[in-house]
Amino acid sequence: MYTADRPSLGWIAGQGSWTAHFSDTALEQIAELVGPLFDVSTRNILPDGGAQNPVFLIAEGWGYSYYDFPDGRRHVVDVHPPGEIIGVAAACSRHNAPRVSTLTQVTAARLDGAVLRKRQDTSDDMARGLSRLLAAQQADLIDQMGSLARHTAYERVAAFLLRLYERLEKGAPTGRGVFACPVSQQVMGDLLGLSVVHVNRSLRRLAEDGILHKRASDVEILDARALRRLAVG
Amino acid sequence: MYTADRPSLGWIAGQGSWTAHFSDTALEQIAELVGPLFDVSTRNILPDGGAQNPVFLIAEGWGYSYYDFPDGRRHVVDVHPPGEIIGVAAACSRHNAPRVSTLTQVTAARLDGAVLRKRQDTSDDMARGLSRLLAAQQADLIDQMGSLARHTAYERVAAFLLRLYERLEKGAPTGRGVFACPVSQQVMGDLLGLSVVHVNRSLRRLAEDGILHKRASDVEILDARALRRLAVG
DNA sequence: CGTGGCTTTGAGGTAGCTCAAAACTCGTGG
DNA sequence: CCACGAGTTTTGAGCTACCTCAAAGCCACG
Repeated sequence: MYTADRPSLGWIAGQGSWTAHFSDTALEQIAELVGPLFDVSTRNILPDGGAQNPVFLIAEGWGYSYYDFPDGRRHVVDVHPPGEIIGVAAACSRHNAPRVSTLTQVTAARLDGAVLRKRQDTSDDMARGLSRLLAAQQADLIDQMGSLARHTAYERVAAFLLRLYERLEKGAPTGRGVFACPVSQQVMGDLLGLSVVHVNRSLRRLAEDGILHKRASDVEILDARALRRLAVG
Repeated sequence: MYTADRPSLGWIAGQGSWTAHFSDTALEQIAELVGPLFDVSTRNILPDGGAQNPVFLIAEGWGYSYYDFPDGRRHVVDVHPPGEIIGVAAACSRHNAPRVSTLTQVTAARLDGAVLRKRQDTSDDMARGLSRLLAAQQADLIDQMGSLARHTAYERVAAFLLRLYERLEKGAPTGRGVFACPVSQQVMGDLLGLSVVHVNRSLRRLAEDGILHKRASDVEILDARALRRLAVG
């Protein structure tokens, strides 16, 4: 399960668009702190390696982060395309870290959140990078919250897929209106506060209405204009 | 409407618990950047003073921040007790700033988010403080999202009031189980993704069940244990 | 003492839920 | 190469939590 390699600076810098928030110096530090790459198969939890606040870098594959409620309900905070960094805010604030599970086979690396938090105090470059990353993440979260609070199921599904599309396009623009999305309807439900059944029906309706078509692991946008109109509310 | 005074460093340091995230040096900078105190009456929007991304300090009174949807729906992001700082993430990420409106008469001060963002780049102390503040805020937001996604109306109302209580206690512990809450049911609805009518019925039921009692501008907790059980899910 | 916002209550509608079961997909082992 | 099993998607049927509309009472403030 463990691969021998440790990710290099160059590798890290080439990851998701989050790296743009950090200076080279800060990325070098992250490269130093991060552990070896390891593989996790589909539908498995990323191991925390004993850290209170693990931070994960996803090199390949898709994951999602979530919290379990004591009674079995589950809140999926976000899905994570390849290249993302996960758990930074929890690490820096000493809050409960979310669990991270996989949607596909994943190759990831881990670093200890406690160490990252220490760097936040000791390295100016790190502090600056973190503040930029966290500010950007917060803005996205608030978008998502607005969708949860005020959108219908149909709109939530549309808005989620549009946000995902735009996130992926930011990293690697294709302009093609088709994007990877190996996200099960169960996970979408737990992210959007809906039952699986209703996610299914909403997707069906989006397809019938000629707005988008979700297949097993990708999505085709059929009418970008209408989609955008839906997602804005 | 404008009072002449400019808030002093001492004043700022005595504000909400957010100041704990910042060093004295950073607080001094904030003190320098912040404009004069001004008053806004109940049910009014805080003026942005022409800034793209205004950041507000609330000295006295309560406010709430929100986004309007084009069709009239409204998403209230959070309510703000006296002493809070509002709009930091939007300023640092150049995203759309929320509007801020008042629940009571408010005395506030404003600073230009663009200037704050510049300081984030030029001052190490500021960057560090911001990264800590933003990390803590993000953790709270994720809690709130979980409530939106997975709680019933009854639980959402309970969880919101409990969170508010704990926030207020953190700043000024009383241990009394009674706390200020001049939040209208309309605003609670727009925060929790519920209709006013249903907020009203949920509050009624919480009172009937002997859990808590909301009055015009405060809340009395009747059964803290039961409340906590409800809020956790 | 009238007016606007807030709260409260009733009545009826509907979006989204639960339960249940069938069809499909895909990785695994024989 | 097939059969099996676990997870996922899809569909149907019935239920309920929450919504909308409407109206009345209440309170604060000018």
